[in-house]
Amino acid sequence: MPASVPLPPLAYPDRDEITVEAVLRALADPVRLAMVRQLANSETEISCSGFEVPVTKSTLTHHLATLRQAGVIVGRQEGTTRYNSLRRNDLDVLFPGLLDGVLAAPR
Amino acid sequence: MPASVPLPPLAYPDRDEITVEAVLRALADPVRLAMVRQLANSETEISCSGFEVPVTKSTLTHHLATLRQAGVIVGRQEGTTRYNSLRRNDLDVLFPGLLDGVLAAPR
DNA sequence: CGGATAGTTCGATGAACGTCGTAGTTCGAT
DNA sequence: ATCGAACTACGACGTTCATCGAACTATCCG
Repeated sequence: MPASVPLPPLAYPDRDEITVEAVLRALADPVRLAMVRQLANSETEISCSGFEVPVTKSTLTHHLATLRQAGVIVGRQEGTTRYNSLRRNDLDVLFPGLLDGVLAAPR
Repeated sequence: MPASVPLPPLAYPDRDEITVEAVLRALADPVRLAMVRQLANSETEISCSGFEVPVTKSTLTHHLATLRQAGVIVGRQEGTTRYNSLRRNDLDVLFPGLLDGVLAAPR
């Protein structure tokens, strides 16, 4: 039996691996867009169960993975909880104005 | 036989009907993103057959319809040709920075 | 240890999407 | 009136995607 790993490390793309297309795809879903908005409007990080979205836990995990792989969010592990936050700086450097433009959307 | 209409009027959303989600969905496709980039980098408008994308004509029409319905482009009819251009001003007003951020993307 | 909590993984399913070919329409030119 | 060019509309096909429930792992607390 292999030595158990303290939870899968969870790979994040480097800044220069982030593509605008993946980011756009990630943002182009109502649930994920709501999650990004909640992250942007929150003073603190948000845990998986802290998002207010009308989907089950497994679906939520899927959306988090999509955002993570696209380079939109990062997660900080703490015990069984993973605290998520926006990669604001990386996104602003790569696509200046994109995130702010999306968040400024009236609808 | 019904009186022939000078080509279907082709409905475009008003500015206040444009949603950020539809715009993001429209931009989140490699072919459509290439089309938007070509429009942004072109001095002139681009006709349907003027786009350099690796798809057939019918697929191209489909992508143009998607961009049109999302409010990303407008078309000016002239004879059998429709000249397309970006709705830069509308998008900038609604989502300031979004389009520029996308176009600034290194990849 | 046992139980509770936080997330993940694994099919399965149904909807949406990109793609194409063909056929059809409008318009300009011959 | 006929032809070709520019584009649209329709139907089909395969893929991707969002969603769920159930089973599983990891961590923390009595």
